[in-house]
Amino acid sequence: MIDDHRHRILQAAARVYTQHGWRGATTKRIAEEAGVNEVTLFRQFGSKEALLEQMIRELAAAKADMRLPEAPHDPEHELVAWASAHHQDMCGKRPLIRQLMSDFEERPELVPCAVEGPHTAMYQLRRYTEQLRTAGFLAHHDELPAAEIEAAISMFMGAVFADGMNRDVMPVMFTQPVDDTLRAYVRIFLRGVQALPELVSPDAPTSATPTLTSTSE
Amino acid sequence: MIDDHRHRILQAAARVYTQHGWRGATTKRIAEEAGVNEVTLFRQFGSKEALLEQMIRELAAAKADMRLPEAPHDPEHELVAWASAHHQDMCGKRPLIRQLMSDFEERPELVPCAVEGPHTAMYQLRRYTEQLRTAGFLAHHDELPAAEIEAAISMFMGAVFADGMNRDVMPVMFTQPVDDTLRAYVRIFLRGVQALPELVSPDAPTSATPTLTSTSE
DNA sequence: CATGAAAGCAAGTACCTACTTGCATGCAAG
DNA sequence: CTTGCATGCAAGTAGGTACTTGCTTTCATG
Repeated sequence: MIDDHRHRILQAAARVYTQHGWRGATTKRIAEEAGVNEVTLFRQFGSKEALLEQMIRELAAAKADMRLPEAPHDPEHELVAWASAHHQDMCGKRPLIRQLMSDFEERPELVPCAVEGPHTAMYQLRRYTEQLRTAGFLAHHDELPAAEIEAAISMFMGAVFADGMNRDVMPVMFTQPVDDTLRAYVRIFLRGVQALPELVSPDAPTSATPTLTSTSE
Repeated sequence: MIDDHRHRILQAAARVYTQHGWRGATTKRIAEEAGVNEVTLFRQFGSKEALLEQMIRELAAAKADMRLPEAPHDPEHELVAWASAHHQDMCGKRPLIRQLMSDFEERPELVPCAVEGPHTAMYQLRRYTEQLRTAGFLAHHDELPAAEIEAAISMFMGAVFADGMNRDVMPVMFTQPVDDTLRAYVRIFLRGVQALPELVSPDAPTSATPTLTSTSE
């Protein structure tokens, strides 16, 4: 019963914070949203600050498990699936992320929590790209410097981030459907890291991309 | 004198709003920051809401004049300069943008003001890219569909946006200096729109890119 | 010098905010 | 049954918030 209450309060806090921000998330509103007495909130968490901090920490810890395969087989397809999952996850958390980012100025201690998710995503993409290289999916006539690959990674992730964050408020900027756009991002990324041309379907939206099975040099 | 006061109040409001957000920007704080009496603020603007709205509207209207040339000559160089200017501008407004984005939920009427700048930037890049195509800077053996070009544009702008917004809180994501990163973004963008290979220096950070002068077909 | 607009100042209003206190209620374990 | 813990409820505290009012001061203009 007690854990049930704590859980309900934390969920309510997340909803209210998402909509009204830190200052707007008043203890009264959270208590109403949770359907408990305002005093219960203080008895359980001590203070508004402690409650909100725990709520944010828990949300950051509960990251979705979107993984890129250990060994690449169909890079375009795998990257599109991965990017779609991240994009969708981010759209769900969009208002929360916006509130969090605005709190960076006044509450820098929230930064580590907030960047945890993106960090692990980036490590995954780094690792996957490295696998692409070692498995011979990339052209090696004049090998790209690591910095170029880093830039391609941050460009790709930045584009997915920006799309997820701004698509709702900038319809004239994002005219194509999400899926097509992400596919294009992936193709540009693959060309950016000099993936073999046969891996990147030039403009076929739903074409069956030729799968490379064994190119290990 | 009166306009001077209004100006000082608006500037103070911008600073306080940037640091503390809408709810945190109290009339008392703004008045102190501006060095005027709190009552003056109400006599001049009527209400806190009116003051903050005008301040945001004026900030949105005062957009920097970063223009891409009408006729492209050295695309890589021109795009790097353009992206650098935008990136720098955005870094200066970073906390303000974060606050604005967090207010979208409660004050959707701010959205048009906020997206005005990015929109004009995008139109510029669209136009410039179209010029690239008509001036023969892009390969036309198998011409890219418009949607692909659109995606390249939003990917490039999204990457610059994400870099400017997140670089300060994610140092492990953005390991390379801004200039090098932007140059890489530009190169990947140019390859994404199938720019002629000789236009895109593959990995020379400060190389003298061969300038194309007359390729008008 | 006189007039009027704009500013400062002190005080007050009505409401919100986080948080506390004291007490009654329900409920599960000994 | 009773002990103890979690909760609800009503009230209160101390301070913040937007905004108003009445009055005085400043100061450029006629």
